Amino acid sequence: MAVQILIVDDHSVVRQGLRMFLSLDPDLQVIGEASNGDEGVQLARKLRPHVVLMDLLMPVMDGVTATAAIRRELPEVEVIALTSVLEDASVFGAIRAGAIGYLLKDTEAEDLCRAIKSAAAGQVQLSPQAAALLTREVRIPESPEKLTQREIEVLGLLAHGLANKEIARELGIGEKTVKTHVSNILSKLGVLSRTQAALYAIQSGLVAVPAA
Amino acid sequence: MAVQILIVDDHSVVRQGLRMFLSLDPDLQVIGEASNGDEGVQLARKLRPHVVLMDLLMPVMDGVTATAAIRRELPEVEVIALTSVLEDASVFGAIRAGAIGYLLKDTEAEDLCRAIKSAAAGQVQLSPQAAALLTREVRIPESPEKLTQREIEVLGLLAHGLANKEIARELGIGEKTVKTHVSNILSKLGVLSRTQAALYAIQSGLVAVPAA
DNA sequence: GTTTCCCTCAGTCTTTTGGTCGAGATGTTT
DNA sequence: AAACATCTCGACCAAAAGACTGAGGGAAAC
Repeated sequence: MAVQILIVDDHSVVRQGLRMFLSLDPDLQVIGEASNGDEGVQLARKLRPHVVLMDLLMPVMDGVTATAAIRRELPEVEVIALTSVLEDASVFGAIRAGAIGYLLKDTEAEDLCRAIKSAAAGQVQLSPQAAALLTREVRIPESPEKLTQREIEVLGLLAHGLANKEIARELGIGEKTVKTHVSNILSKLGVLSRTQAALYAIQSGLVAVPAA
Repeated sequence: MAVQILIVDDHSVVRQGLRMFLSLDPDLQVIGEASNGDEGVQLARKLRPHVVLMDLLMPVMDGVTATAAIRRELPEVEVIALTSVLEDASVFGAIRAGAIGYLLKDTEAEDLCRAIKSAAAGQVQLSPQAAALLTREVRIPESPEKLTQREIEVLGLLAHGLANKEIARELGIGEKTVKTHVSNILSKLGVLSRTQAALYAIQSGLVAVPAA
């Protein structure tokens, strides 16, 4: 029996392209499409596909959240994260959410088909780049590399939207020092910008998210 | 009877300074100190001060959250936000959370005493700068100035930590265009940086905060 | 048709951000 | 004493971010 696939992506172009790719393989069958995470979860519930191809960046509900929802509710459905951006946070988020694979959208049709079949069989399938990211971190397994007390303070202020200069004033130190701290924070958290660091701080509960 | 005051600030220096200032006025009496928001809420519950002087930027629990908690539970306790940074989000956050006043830390001792007495009497007391910010916004009362569809898309990606270049790639448009959108978003939201915009997006529920 | 709004993009400019390297001061551990 | 971590700050540099102005095209409303 063919592997039944659900495509979740907000770009109809991508969905069509995937349909084309996958239709070339008689062992694969696209049984549904969704244009956002919420829709994806509902369709997965209804169609019970073997594999979900999940874009990570989508409006309404992002792919990581949707992946987590699907895996929690339908553990027999495997999810492959299929995204255009190779970003640390996304990779780890997707894997943590229960994705069995993480592939970039520039993957060759052949490789993609092979990955889907592997996923249906429960085998992990990562793109080389994603695998590299993972191993790099796995070598430092349990460590988001602890931040120092001062760094946590800086991160807290940063996550309130303060600029380096304002953080410096608040802490009574030089702006240069703040920049050093911020650099170290980004490096330790494995993120690329202060905005990502702020998001990390919120996710990890370091700063409270005031109710809207 | 003297006005009973609870000081909540993470800097012991500030707490000491305030004690000094306030002890000069026989009508004022500091009955407690807390070094973070959580502690502040607990002490307010126990001591039932007339007025709480609340710093907004603190570890563990920030002042806005603490203010909201106190006002919800103990409506008879007035809270004055006392902070070193004059920042739009903080001002509105504090006022929304139920603070009766918003003063900068460079306020003169005299003015501070007067403000505390006014607050104890239930009268609103704002620093001139904060008042200016408020009136500027109040003139555009109910309008966070709605974002366009495209701007919401950009904000969504931005709130996932993407850089302008990545957003451009994701949306299939030029980086310059993204910068235009971001500029307009910042302007409409009344914030000063993309990080603040990302925080706004999370607070307003535009993007989901994945469980840690 | 005209106006208005939105999306698109260009150019120019300043400010901010972030990386890298080095270095002094302090305090702690071994 | 020596090694180590932390905090502080400096200089230099490249990249990103953001403000500002202007402008063309398309779509919808008047």
